[in-house]
Amino acid sequence: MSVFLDPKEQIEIIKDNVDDIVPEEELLFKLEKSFNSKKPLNIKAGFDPTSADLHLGHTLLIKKLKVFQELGHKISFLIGDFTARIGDPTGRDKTRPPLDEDKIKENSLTYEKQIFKILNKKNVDILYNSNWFNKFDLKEIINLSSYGNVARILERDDFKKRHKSGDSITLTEFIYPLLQAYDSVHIDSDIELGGSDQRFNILLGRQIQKAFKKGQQVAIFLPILEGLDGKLKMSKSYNNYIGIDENPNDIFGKIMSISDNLMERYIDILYPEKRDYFNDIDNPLIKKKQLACELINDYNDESAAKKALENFDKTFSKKDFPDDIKLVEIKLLNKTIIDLIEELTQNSLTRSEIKRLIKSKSIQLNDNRNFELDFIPLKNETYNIKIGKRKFYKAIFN
RNA sequence: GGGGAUAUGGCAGAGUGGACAAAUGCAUCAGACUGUAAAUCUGACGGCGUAAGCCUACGGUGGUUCGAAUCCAUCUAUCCCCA
Repeated sequence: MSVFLDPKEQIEIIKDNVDDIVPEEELLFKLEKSFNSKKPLNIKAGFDPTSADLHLGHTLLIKKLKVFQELGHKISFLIGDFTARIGDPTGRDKTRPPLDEDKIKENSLTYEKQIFKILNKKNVDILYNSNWFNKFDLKEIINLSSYGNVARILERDDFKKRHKSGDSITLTEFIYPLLQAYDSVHIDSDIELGGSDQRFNILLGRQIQKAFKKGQQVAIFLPILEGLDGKLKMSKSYNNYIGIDENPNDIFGKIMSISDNLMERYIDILYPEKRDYFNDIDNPLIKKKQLACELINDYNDESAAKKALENFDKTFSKKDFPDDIKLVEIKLLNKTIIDLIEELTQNSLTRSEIKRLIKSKSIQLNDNRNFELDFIPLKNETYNIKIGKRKFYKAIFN
């Protein structure tokens, strides 16, 4: 595919929703050069396959890659399967536990599969850095290390804190940024994309490229997406994420549960191209539903969003009982209502919790929530049972 | 190698012999309300028991005491200072 858009126009598109471009004039220069020579730029983005699922935070980066792809450039999607064994120390207050190789392999494959839910397959190279680092010998390592500067690394806030408090910092963690930087040398990237927290690592890439007498990449920093709590960075370890492979009903629910403020932030950052469309929606409820649908649409087939919306309206707005609940049979014997519910929920609640829920009228048996602890359900009667607002069961006692 | 400090519920953080299943905040769950699983307000928030109550729990172990999260001993872990 040839590059056809004017570099100045390209840069406008690229700049949207970007925290920083370093150095910006070099970006224009590169775009012009590529425009004149009809040679696409090589865009690098690296991922550590440390967990299996991509979440919305990752999609920011992938969506930006897509922008480049649509502008006709080449994407080098780098999976850091070698470097994952060390773990990126960025923002960490501890050495990461090393991952085992099977897990890394497995995660890498899931990544490959998931990114093409967003990216087109054309013009994308998937690269594994074990391909070159496995062959590295000591001489090369020492040579590469000579470009690393401990004093500079220690200036970084994350390392500074750990150093000051006497925590351990392993040598491999020092080397990590160098390896990431060397990736850029190896693949000869023109641009590297990453979150703002990647500043040090990506800029080091520029230096190392220079040291190896290569062209220097331009660093493009993207904002960090907040998680569902609206405060911390979206991350699996904070359990505040929406995975792109998640069940549409869950995605829908999670979006509905975010605050209205966060919704605006998500729209702004995840759907810059649809800002006008969203701005025209006055009612925040409708807006939020629309956002949920968009998200589900991105990663599922057409009907999924509609189904999730219907499910939400039915269960939460109209408070109807969902109709796809499986009927369970439970023997009455001499059990108390607590026993029965314990069995029904398969011990996911403690008996004390069940008791509390009953006392606070949070368990509903066929519209009846005013029953006492000595209540016994009727024999051979089918009950729709709702526990709290999200748990639904259908049971027949006999 | 020497000296000092700390260890409490999912997290943060009070409590220094009985009133402590342990303040408070966050998170969580539920109820009301609504525009939603937003916001706001209210309540719950170790386990077992319908309940009285019982059991387990303040880093581990062992003691002192009628009684210990709280005192003593010892072990472990973490942090700070000096070398």
